[in-house]
Amino acid sequence: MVRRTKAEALQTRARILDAAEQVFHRKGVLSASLKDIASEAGVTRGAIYWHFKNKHDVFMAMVDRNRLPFDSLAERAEDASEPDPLGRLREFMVYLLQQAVRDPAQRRLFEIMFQKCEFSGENLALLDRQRDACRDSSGRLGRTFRNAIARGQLPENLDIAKSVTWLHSQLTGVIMYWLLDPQVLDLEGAATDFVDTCLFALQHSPSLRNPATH
Amino acid sequence: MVRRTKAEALQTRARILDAAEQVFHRKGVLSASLKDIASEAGVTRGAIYWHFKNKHDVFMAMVDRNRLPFDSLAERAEDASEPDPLGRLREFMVYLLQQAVRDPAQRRLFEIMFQKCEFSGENLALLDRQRDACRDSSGRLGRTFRNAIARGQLPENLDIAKSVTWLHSQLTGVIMYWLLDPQVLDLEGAATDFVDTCLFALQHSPSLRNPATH
DNA sequence: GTATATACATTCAGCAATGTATGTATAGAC
DNA sequence: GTCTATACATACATTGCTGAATGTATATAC
Repeated sequence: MVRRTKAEALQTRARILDAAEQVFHRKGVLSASLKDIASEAGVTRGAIYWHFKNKHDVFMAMVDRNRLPFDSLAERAEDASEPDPLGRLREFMVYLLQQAVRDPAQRRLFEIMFQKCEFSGENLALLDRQRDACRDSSGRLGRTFRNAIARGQLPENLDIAKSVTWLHSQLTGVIMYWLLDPQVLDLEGAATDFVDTCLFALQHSPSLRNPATH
Repeated sequence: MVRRTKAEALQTRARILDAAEQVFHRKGVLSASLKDIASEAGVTRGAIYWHFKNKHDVFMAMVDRNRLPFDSLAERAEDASEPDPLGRLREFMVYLLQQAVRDPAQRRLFEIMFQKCEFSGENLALLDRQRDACRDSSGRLGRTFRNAIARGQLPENLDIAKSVTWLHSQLTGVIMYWLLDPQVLDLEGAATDFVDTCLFALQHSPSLRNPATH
């Protein structure tokens, strides 16, 4: 048809990514065809091939676009000068859980990654990236714990590595469980109680402490 | 070739399912072709189409075959005459986690369901079944909790529904986290500590209690 | 004002997988 | 001992998708 201006082209690109999000969510990443995405976006496959290399490229771009905006909150928690690191961590976790419920796009993203995506072939690289992201946030969690210990909010002999994995797996587990059966769990309402239970365990569970050393 | 005896035919069917498990795990359920499965099993696609309707049918049969043998342990925990329901629950959870590490077939199954499977199209039925299974085991967990309360092992005013979802999501979360990054978590070693931390939280966390009623 | 790169749409060749149809040799029923 | 259903293998037609090639009109650089 008509050649678009640069700004319009960027809009087209965004529309393609929007459409991809919808179609991936509806049909699954592998089952979705570029034709599906194109018609959902109101363009032809030609437009997609202009902006992206192939479907995997579209998928990656879609994932990158929705980089979680949670970093700011998480970073405040690991700031050594923060007087209440555990409070910031609590805020962050509650926010993460409630965001999964309130923001449909966020929920769609979670559902795509957890339920509508095969990590095989080219997508194996995505698993690696998830693993890296997971290790990053585990590192942040560890630093936050250290700050909390320094502030007396967590016990001195907390086994940090163990606690980090425990808490982290709890978070992903809750989201996944809720995605599987949203009816049965009012996540938005239960978020604070769940988070507080986790923090309580961190503070008081003997099984997360280091064995006595001397 | 030669027509096989009934017993041999059953063996062929089993070999196909074994092969499917391997190929699904390696390439993903949707990316795997019947040709892949056939050559892995040492048969032709004809044999698969004889025993199964299509790939989805193969997948379902594979899932059904590996119905978890965890029920016996779990059932003992919800038996009202069991004097130590929390102990049985602990045994069960530790066993589940360690089995994921020790039994390669079990781990493969988990990886297929969590990472190598798109729940879309025909597979949506599988999601429903998972949800049902999840509710079943949640029911069992709830009964176990009630027994534990009756035995004085858990507090009277425990919010059972909340506790069930919390514990359940913790379990799936740990497995999923470990599957994503097995290097970083010695699940076999940490299993008891993780489970004990969960049980500790159930016993002592105020956030899992019912609000005061009067 | 012209040239060229841009932003797509359209067309086409090719493949890979699917499902079915057919072939075939034997196990088991009688 | 014959017959038929069984347990596959082989061959074939169809389909849907991909990627590239080509077409085309217009922004934009100059």
